[in-house]
Amino acid sequence: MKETTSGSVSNLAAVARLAGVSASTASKALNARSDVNEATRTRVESAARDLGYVPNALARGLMGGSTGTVGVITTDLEGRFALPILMGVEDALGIDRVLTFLCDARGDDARERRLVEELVSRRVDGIILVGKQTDVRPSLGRGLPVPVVYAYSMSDDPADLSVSVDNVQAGYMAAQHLVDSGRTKIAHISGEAPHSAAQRRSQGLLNLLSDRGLELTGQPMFGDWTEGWGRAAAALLLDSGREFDAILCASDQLARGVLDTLHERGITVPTQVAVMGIDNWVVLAQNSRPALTTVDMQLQKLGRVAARRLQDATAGRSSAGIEYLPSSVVIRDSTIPRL
Amino acid sequence: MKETTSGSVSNLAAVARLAGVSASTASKALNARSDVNEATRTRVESAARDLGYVPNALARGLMGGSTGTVGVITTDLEGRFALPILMGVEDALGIDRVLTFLCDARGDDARERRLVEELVSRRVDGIILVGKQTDVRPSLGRGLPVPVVYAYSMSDDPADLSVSVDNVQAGYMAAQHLVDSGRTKIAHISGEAPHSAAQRRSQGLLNLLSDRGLELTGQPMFGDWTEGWGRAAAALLLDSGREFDAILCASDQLARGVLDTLHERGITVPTQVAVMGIDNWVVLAQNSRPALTTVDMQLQKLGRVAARRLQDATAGRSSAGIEYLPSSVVIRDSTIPRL
DNA sequence: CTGAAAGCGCTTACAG
DNA sequence: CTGAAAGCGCTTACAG
Repeated sequence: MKETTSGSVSNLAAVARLAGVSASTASKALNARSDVNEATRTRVESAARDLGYVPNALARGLMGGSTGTVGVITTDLEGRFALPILMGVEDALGIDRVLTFLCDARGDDARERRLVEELVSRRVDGIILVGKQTDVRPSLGRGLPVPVVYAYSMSDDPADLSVSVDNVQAGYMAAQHLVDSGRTKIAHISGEAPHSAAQRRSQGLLNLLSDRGLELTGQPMFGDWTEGWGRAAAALLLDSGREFDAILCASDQLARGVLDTLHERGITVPTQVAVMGIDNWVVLAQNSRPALTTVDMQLQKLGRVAARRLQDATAGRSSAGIEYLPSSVVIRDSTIPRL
Repeated sequence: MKETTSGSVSNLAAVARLAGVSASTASKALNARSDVNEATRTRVESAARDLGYVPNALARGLMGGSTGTVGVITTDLEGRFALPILMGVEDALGIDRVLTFLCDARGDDARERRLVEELVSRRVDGIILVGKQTDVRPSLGRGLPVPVVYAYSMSDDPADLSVSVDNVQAGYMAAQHLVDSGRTKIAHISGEAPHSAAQRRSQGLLNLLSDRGLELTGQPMFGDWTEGWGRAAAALLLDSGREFDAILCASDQLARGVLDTLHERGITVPTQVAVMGIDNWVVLAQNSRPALTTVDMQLQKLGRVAARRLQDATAGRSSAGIEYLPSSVVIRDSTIPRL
């Protein structure tokens, strides 16, 4: 009896009829609003149950107020950044109250604009824009009828609110871990130089070294974000004859490649050389040999914070500017010898 | 002038007023319905533009008919299966007409039920349930007021429609590729034995071998779905002293581990031993040394088909049972020597 | 070709 | 404590 028999769902009027009350009373009873006789409430509730009544959220949303939906637009569903962020968003919103429209703009600006319009037409309570890189992106503009929060990528309009990760701090903390565990001759292999993630992670490393009165071994080696470049760069580094006792890689993929080359050349990690990544891409970091010490960028937390900022904005407490979230070091076996 | 000045969005009434027509006429003009004077239409359209009018999809949805939304419930956002499927769904639905609610049940049945109810309350046109394994799962039941399609996992109720991948065929085709390229002594390393993916992929391999009058080298080696087991299993295999000229791995992760061990033992791939994976997890398969030949499970296509079946059901052309999609071999360098 | 009216399913003052 | 009425923003017969 708890299930609708078939194709369609009953409405409040039917519930009210079965309970022998008016629609208004049924509504109040079901929503625990104002004073309703206890017996009446019970009668309405059981009528609702018997009919398998599920309130129509469209009608509710039409009245104004919240619709209990938010839109997440991503440029990069394929990438591995969007997903943890999305999970964080769901965490914060509480899945049983707010549902998330996930839309992939696929890097197409026109499509992005259409998606925004589609979301507005469905009267979402807000939009979270998840970029694929930690770079600045064009603002969606100020005229939008719903609050927008930029996550990962940052808006170029300081009047917008962006939440992103702190790549400088990530590089800094990584280097700190290496230096604190006794390394002094650190080499650095990175990804594509134009990416702000590459630049800022390097910057963090250099900052720490300078704070400790140390110097980078050689120059930062920029290439692309692949295992292949990690392998090649490590080989170049070894062939340069420079001495080093640690390599900080700007990503876990790079670190995997580096580990391969070191292994092949018979260099022991971490005893002879410590290797560290950034990203904490678990499937890569955990399964490498040795398991990779890395920096977790806290993307799920980023998603949670972005969602909370959206709720703040909806509640009228809106802020602006860029909020950077701290990352944290995850120590595995590639930097510190096991006892 | 094209943007709303601020917080809210104007409605049809405002557009009609500005254009000097009635709401009904404005509606018809905007929706290209029935006969509307060309001049009137133009006037309404430009009024809409000037006001930054975006139709309220909630009001539209209230009228009955489609709401232009579907729900995708996944058990496994973290895993790498849900994402390509989701992209396929978006492909098929055409993002500018239909928006997708993405919900992660996080493996919790109660949460899944609540999500279904939330989706029904928003009057989605249909629900796609994406499981995390290619195993049978409990049906959501028959009483639902919207069509449901099961993707990847299959419903235990034959009255439901499920779309999944053909693991037997995947194993068969993988083995076929190996045998056709001259291998005759094939060993097999797999994941968790209870998973139907492990069982069925093995079955496909055995079917092909039997068709060709060949026998498996040793027994299938089941373990877990990790690089670590791939490395260990390869070592066990080598230490067994059995002769083999190919290893079919039931996943790309396993294959990565196998490649590591072979490399370490100085065995050349593919010259001495061919290694093949299944999944075509590109970031792993493409960056291994040598690049990994594997089987693409066509998950994005699976998403497209699931979405189309949902549309069929909405249109009254519903089907039932399990539909298996074929996979296809992706040849890279780990099975065939480069010229 | 255009518009007044009714209605989709709900909620919210407002009377009683 | 309960109900009749109005209204959210649209669309769709139905008159004109």
